Amino acid sequence: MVAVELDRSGATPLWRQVREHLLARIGAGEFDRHFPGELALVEEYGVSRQTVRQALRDLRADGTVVAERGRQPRVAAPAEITQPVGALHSLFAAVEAAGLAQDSVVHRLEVHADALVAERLGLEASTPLVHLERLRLAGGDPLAIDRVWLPAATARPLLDADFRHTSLYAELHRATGLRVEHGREEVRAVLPTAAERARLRCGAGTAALSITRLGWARGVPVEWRHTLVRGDRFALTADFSGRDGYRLTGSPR
Amino acid sequence: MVAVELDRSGATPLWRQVREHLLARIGAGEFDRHFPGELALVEEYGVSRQTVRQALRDLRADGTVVAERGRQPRVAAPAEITQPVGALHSLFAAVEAAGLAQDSVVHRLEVHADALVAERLGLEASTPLVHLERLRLAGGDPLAIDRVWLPAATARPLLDADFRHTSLYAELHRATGLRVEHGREEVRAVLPTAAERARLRCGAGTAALSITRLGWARGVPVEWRHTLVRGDRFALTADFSGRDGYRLTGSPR
DNA sequence: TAGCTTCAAATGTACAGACATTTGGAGGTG
DNA sequence: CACCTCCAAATGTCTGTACATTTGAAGCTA
Repeated sequence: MVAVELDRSGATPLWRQVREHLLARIGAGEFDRHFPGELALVEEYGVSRQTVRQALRDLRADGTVVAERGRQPRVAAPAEITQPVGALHSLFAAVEAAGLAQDSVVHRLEVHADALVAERLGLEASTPLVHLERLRLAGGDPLAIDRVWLPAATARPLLDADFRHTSLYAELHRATGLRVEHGREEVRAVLPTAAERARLRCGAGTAALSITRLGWARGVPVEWRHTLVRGDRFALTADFSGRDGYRLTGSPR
Repeated sequence: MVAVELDRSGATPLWRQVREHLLARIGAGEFDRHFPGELALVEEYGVSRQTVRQALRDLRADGTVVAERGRQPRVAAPAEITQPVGALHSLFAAVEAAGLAQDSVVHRLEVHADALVAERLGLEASTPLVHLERLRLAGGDPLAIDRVWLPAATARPLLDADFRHTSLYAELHRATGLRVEHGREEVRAVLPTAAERARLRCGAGTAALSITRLGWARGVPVEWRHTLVRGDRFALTADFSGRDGYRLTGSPR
């Protein structure tokens, strides 16, 4: 039980005060084991059930708390952070859905400076960067050449990671706590160089999708990525509609 | 006043019955001039105000009706139909934003049958189709080869349209009242054929984006479109984030 | 006519009470 | 132990009432 003081004369409605108070208590972890029912809250806050329900309405709607008839109410599992889905994720999900096993051959995993990439990341030209270069395979066949640069200041722990089977973003989060929250992608059609064709084992008549991506986390750029995907066997698909906008196939929800 | 019969013993709650009934009446245009207040609905339906408010909650949340303290309630302006933004729209918007004038050379505008396309549209192989083929120019330079097929049964009025400067979808809506509401796109990287290279006036070392699109309106496929965009000068860009998902640059909002 | 007051309409907020329905566990029974 | 019954807890639904606040228009006044 918590001593609660509601301002019954002020301008903010009671239900809003209750909601904010509950949010604070949820944030403090007070309800991790048990969330009180409506009637308990009625007693605790000294307001009517209607007021409590109004306070809970938003919390229930956005999934902060879960309430069902008969069941014990509970605080929702800490909102799963949905990884933003980009063109690459969509591609790899499609490969996965096709039942093809995916793995990678790590060609480079080192620290060096690259003035061009540093500039794109908004960093000094001499800033050390972690550079990861992989050949991605789908069902044993080359799918893409994947090059990523990240600021070494934060990404240095990645040097010890095994990137043959795990995703960059999983490793990044594990090793540094960072998650790419948003960013920008550019998709263009290019002709692979002879060297790239050789590594992708595709013929001269094959085009490729070039996907470049600048990813941000906590307000700063944290990755610059350039992926070259064979155009003869893989494509991007997307559904569009007025209601849902543009959704790459393989996106959740 | 409408004679309303609510089922007070059935399984569907009163507020849901009221909501559905109101939705139907809104759809019938009954409230175009005046939407009744909560108390009027209480009287009319013979339920409590709380029930009416619950019924109105969703309608207000999604903007179907607008209610503010003191003001007369009203049915919202018929939701502006937002044209779904696809890769092509995004591309052309980017060209526009770059200050380049856009126009087209119409290479074909005719009715014929095409078994392959008809199948993709879910039609009989012999179904007549309106076929429009344009070379799209940006600032006088070739940008894309744009081919569209639409069922002639609905799209025949388009044969009289001038497609040199106007968009397909504007003409489609003007001439037939149809709007593409949703659909699916596929983006892949290809190597243009020699003939296509000649028309796009690009060299042998140039790849292209192949964008195919199946568009639906009123529950049936209404367009199959195949656009080949020069890869050397144009790219797709998109912003992604956990909150907003994947949004092609040039998208509204 | 400009400005003010007054008032009806409409929604927002809040309380109290009642019954229905669903769930899960406690406790008894074979 | 398996199964059943019963019941407490929790939310869903519904009614009735009351007062506060905001808006816009009608009506009055200088």
